[in-house]
Amino acid sequence: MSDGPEWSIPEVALAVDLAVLTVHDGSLQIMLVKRGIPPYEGVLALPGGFLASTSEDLDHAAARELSEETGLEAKALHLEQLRTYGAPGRDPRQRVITVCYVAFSPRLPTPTAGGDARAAVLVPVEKALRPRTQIAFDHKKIIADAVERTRSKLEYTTLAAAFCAPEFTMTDLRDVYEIVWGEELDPRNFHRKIIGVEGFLVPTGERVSRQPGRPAALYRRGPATVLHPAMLRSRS
Amino acid sequence: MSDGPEWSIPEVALAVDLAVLTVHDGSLQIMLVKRGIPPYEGVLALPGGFLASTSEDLDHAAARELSEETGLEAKALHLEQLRTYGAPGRDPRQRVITVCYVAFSPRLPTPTAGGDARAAVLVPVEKALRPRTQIAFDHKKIIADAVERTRSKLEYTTLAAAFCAPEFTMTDLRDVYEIVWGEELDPRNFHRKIIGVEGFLVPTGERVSRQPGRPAALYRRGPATVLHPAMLRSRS
DNA sequence: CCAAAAGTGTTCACCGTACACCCATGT
DNA sequence: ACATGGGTGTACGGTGAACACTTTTGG
Repeated sequence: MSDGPEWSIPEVALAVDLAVLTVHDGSLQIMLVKRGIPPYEGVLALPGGFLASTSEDLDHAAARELSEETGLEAKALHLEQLRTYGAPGRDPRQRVITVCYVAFSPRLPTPTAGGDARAAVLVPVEKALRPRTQIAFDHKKIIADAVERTRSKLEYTTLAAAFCAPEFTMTDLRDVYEIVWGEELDPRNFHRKIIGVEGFLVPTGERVSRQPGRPAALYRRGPATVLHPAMLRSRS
Repeated sequence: MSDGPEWSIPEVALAVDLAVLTVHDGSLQIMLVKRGIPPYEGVLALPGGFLASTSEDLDHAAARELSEETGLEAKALHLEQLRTYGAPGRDPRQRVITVCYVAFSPRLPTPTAGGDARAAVLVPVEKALRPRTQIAFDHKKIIADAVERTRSKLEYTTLAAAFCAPEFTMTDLRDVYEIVWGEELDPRNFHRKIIGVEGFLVPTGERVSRQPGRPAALYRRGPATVLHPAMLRSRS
């Protein structure tokens, strides 16, 4: 930390952006808002905003923006820092440094327009990342980073359960893996592997029949956060 | 990104701090500087400093501080973003947000005091992290994060070679693993495993005799950056 | 009865571990 | 000669992949 004289320290605007991900309709989706003012008016962007005051904590700012712009409660979600983006010129108005967070959510309730009345929409990440899709600022790169972080965390943590409702079946959980990874998994080996991870799942003792076929057992999230051994994607 | 009126945006001071790690004298060491002015005058802290201007890129600021405070050339080193620390009150003078970077270096040349004449020293991380050791600001937490990142990256990347001289033996490389992980590895299985990772090592064809015993082959870093399959620490 | 999904058992190939053993040097 | 570290061969146990097979429902 520098000891330079304080009068020479340039001050910059600090923002917090959110990549809120959910699994919905067979695809990994991200919550975006349509910008109401220039620059990038009418273009999709990550929800986020500037620090509310000089004394607001970063994590608190992220939780506040999450609740303001999506109506979701931060304490119910995983919310973790992703990375900080600060290339000069990434915001045409002024120098803006953005600390980005990722959040993982089960069924997002139909997003309500936030306090500033902008529309929040869910967009499949595959669509958001297409070259033809226009995304404001450098947010497409941020989305790509968030998606890669998510794919990677499925391998060695119990994150997948965060995408499921409070009670879920083994197939619900497998669907999360298959959708996020875009890869099919053997249901039988998957079952055995997950059951073998102590503390990942807690059986409720109940069963559900949602299709023809034998009813599936219901589980709740267990206390485990890491996967031992890891659940690896196929090398491709 | 918020569309709030710009006159309401609080500005904060933005700093860049560096966790420069190296393996030396049988331990993982970190470069620290003794602060010359309050707060924490005379206390060890991470090298770093404020953004030089409102238009300076974050990565550039990190590279500049690295060269200014340690004399190391950034282009020769891995330099990657670790995390951003922004708790209010972490700097008693004013609100400071710090974007932290980690760098990995082979033999650090005896660190020369930087432009502002503060002394740079190498400290074993084990010593820096001891409860009794005083470290400025929240830098002890940052050091702990940097060390954990390093330990973890050894598992699935070829990072270990970054701690070695341009030409090194298999034992040099194994020493890095053993020192960073604090764990003994079987030399024979280690050898086979590393050799099996395509692109990790390039044999120079030369041999060195540094102790009694059969001379060891010399290698250079290869183009590979990821380890397939991973080199896992023993579960403990 | 049949299709379909849940879940179990079994086989096989591969990989990490442990370790016996040989190689090549300094002293 | 002998200690020491470099490097190869090999046997064993565990884990993942593939898949046959049983169980239990809806239609």
